[in-house]
Parts: sequence; C-alpha cells; structure tokens
Amino acid sequence: MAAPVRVRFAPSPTGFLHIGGARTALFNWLLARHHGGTFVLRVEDTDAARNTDEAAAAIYDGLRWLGLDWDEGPQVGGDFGPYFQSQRNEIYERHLAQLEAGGHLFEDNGAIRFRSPREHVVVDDVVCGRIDFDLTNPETHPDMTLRRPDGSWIFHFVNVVDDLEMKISHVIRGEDHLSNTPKHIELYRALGAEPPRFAHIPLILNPDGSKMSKRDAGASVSSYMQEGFLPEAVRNYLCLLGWSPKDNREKIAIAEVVRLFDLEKINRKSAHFDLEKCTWLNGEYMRELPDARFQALALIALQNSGIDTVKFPDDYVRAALETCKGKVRLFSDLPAYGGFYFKDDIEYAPEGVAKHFITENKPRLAALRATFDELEMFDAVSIEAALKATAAELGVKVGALVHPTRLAVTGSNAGPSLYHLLEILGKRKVLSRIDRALATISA
RNA sequence: GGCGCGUUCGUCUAGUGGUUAGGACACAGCCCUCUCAAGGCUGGUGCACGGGUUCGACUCCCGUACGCGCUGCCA
Repeated sequence: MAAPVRVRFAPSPTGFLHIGGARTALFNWLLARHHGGTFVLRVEDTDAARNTDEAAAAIYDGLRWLGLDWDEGPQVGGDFGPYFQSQRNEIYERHLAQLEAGGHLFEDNGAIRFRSPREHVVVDDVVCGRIDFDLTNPETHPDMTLRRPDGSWIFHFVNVVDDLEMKISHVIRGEDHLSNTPKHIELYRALGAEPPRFAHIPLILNPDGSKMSKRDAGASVSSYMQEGFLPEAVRNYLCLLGWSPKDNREKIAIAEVVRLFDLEKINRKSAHFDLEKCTWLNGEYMRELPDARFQALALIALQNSGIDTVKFPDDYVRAALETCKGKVRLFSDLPAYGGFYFKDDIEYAPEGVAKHFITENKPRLAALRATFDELEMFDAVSIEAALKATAAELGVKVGALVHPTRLAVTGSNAGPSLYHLLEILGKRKVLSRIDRALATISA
C-alpha cells in the first residue's frame, strides 16, 4: 500500500497571496482531495525582518476565499506542528546535529554550510520527467549554506527538514524551484531519508510574457476579492492554467476537477494570465448564481462604491437588482450599470447626449412624457404599449423614443430592460427625470 | 557565462507518425432585440527555424533562435 498522500503549501508571509502561489496551493489541494489525502499549510517565516502578521492573514483569507481549506496548519492545528518555521527551531537543531554527526557540515565565517557529495543527482519529476544534474563541479555548484552566523536558517534546509518531518509525499511547487531540487535531494540523502515525489508546475506569466510580480495588476488574490470576482470563477480559471480536462470543457465544477485531477496531466509550459478569459468565466458563474447570493453580493458591491441602498424599500432594491442579473461580468461593474436606481443626480453620458439629446427628439420625449403622465397602470406591459403607441403616432421608430428616454432616466445608453426599469423606478421619478433631461435639450 | 526547462491561432489549450490541426477567450460580420448582455450563425489568424529518421512528420532525434528559471549567508 502506497504512503498516504500528504501535500503542503508553504508560503512566506512577506506580502499578499500571489496568484501564482494560489494556483500552486490549488494544485496541491486538488491532489490531496483527489486522493483523500492531507493538505498542509506551513508558514515559512524564517526571515523575521520581512514577515508580517498582515501578510499571513492575507494568505489565510485568500486561501479560504478560494475554498482551499487546509487540514493541518495555522488555526487548525495538526499532529505535525508547529506549522510556523519560526517555532521549529529545535527540530532544525536536531537535524543539523545529525548532519554534523555524519560529517556533512563545515563552518565558514560563522555560517554553517553543507558539503556537497559532488555527484550526479537525478530528479525524477512527475511533470518535467527525468533530469540529470551534474553537481560535481564546485565552480558551478558551490556548497550551500544552511545557517547564517546570526543563527537564522536558510530556506533550503528548513524546507527539506519540514517536508521530511511532516511526511510530505509530494512536493508540488513552481518550476522556479526545479534547479534547486538536486540540492534538496542531497540533503535528504545526507539525512538518510528518501526524498518525496516532486512535481514542478509551470509559472504564471504576465500577458506580455514577463514574470508576474507584486506590482502587476491581477497579481494579488485580494484584487480579485475587491474587484467583485466570484471565488469559484477565479478558481476555475486557475485550474485551466497548466491543467486541462482534455475534453474542451471550460466551465467545470470543482468537484469534477477533483475527480479528474492528475499530476500527469499538468503542462510543462508556463502560461500567460488572461484576465479577459477569467472575467468571461466570472460572468458565466454570475449568471447562474442563486438569487439570494447574487442579491447579497450585489448589495456589497453597491455599498463598496458608496451607493446607499438602505433608504430604499427591500422590494424596490430586490426588483432593481433583479434586472441587472446576468448583465454584467463583474460585481464591480454593477454600480455603473444599475446605480441609477439609487441616485437622482444622473450624469448623462456625453456620447449619448450628442446622439440622442438632439433638438428633434425634444418634442418626442415631451410627447412620451405626456403619455406616461396619463398612464393609470405604470407597469412594464402598459409602458411598452404606451411607448409603442406614441412612436406610431409620431411616425417614428421605437428607438427614437427608447434611446432618449433611457438616457434621460439612467444617464447611459446601456442598461436593463427599459420598460422594466421604468416600472421599478415608478412614475414620479420617471417624469421628473424626463423633465430634467428636457430642460437640458435646446429647442 | 554555466546549468536546467519550455516553444500548436494574440491568449489558454486538444492533439502522442497519416486530422480539412479541434475547442475556448478576445476580435470582425450577420441574426435576434427597447439598449447592453446572453444566445445563434459565419469569418480570419497557429504547429519558431534548420537539418535528419521515416513511404509519411505538429507528433521521434539533433542543432539554432527566442523565452523563462536557477546560479545568495532571498524564499
């Protein structure tokens, strides 16, 4: 029977949760869930000067937002803790002593270094295949440092020790670590241990092919949280970067990905992040959102943009938002799309004004206003009938009335169904907004 | 520089010796339509280059170019 699958995501809390890190976490999580294994979160905070609690919190938030729950780690505990490297000093000391006893160490200006056996090391990577590294030349492969003169630890050493101690079965990480792997294997061997399986996954690049770094838009998971993305959409998109179900499916439920996931199916080629496609997927998910969740998230998006919905009746808000569902791809687009429901100081889109607030439309809009004023039932069906009748009387196409009316009432050329939006707004507001618009059109 | 990895439409990808090289995003046009979105239809763009191997290469091998990574007492 094979050893249980134990994987880990081991971020360093020096900034936010990077989108590439999130995908690494996702692939680890997927392997664990596929095999019914364990997903460990370990915080690599050996660099005291650069680590912050805020950064650690951002990592937890980002992972939770994406639904990547960890079975062991900070806030949940586990049998292999502590899960912060800063608290594992004794463990490192113990392994260092073991290396010392084996004659693998030497001291150099106060630092403790590992003497490489200087052999060929073969990395048999699940994704990249068999790679033979020649470590015999000290010029090109100098001995690595394990501990600094001040007593702090170097990443390579603590990373290996922790993976060993935590019984990690598969190390799934970015391919920027591929070249480090032979060094890690030297350490495992010196410690008398069998290395885990390695799977180096391709990096995520910017659209222009450069490495995605902290400053780049979309590099941080928190930016997706703020921009009104749905976690399931971002997660779905991330699944498709370097992995594929091989059957042309794009929108695919996470349970299905868990079922199909296989390290062997991971690509070797680094992928450019395509925000457009991620946004498209988001729209797909938004359209299918249950009403209650859509309403709740929409409300948050409106609030975040400074639109106060509290003073409006619940029925009004609900009906208003209902007309926006399925129309935008991002929650952050909602304020611009449906904000007119909640504010009266409408600003008219300049292009719309030039096109529709023209002199010949003034009497038409005025006529429509008069028709609306006389309407007994101000519901979508009546409004539509009235508008079409008015257009017929005037001998113009419905568009000649629809466009100026929409602009007058919403300030935009695009928006929800006009008839429904007018009904929801109510006759009083509609008339006053048309009056206001009429006043701006020159005769 | 050395070592390593990679290279199918602009982007994400399917494809494992014989395919009209498929799908998706984006883009363009048309249809639908009260706008936008959605939906439907149509269209264009791709196997980096050069050698092999083979009856036959996107698929296998070798080079070249380009990209990326590592080469730290960063992680």
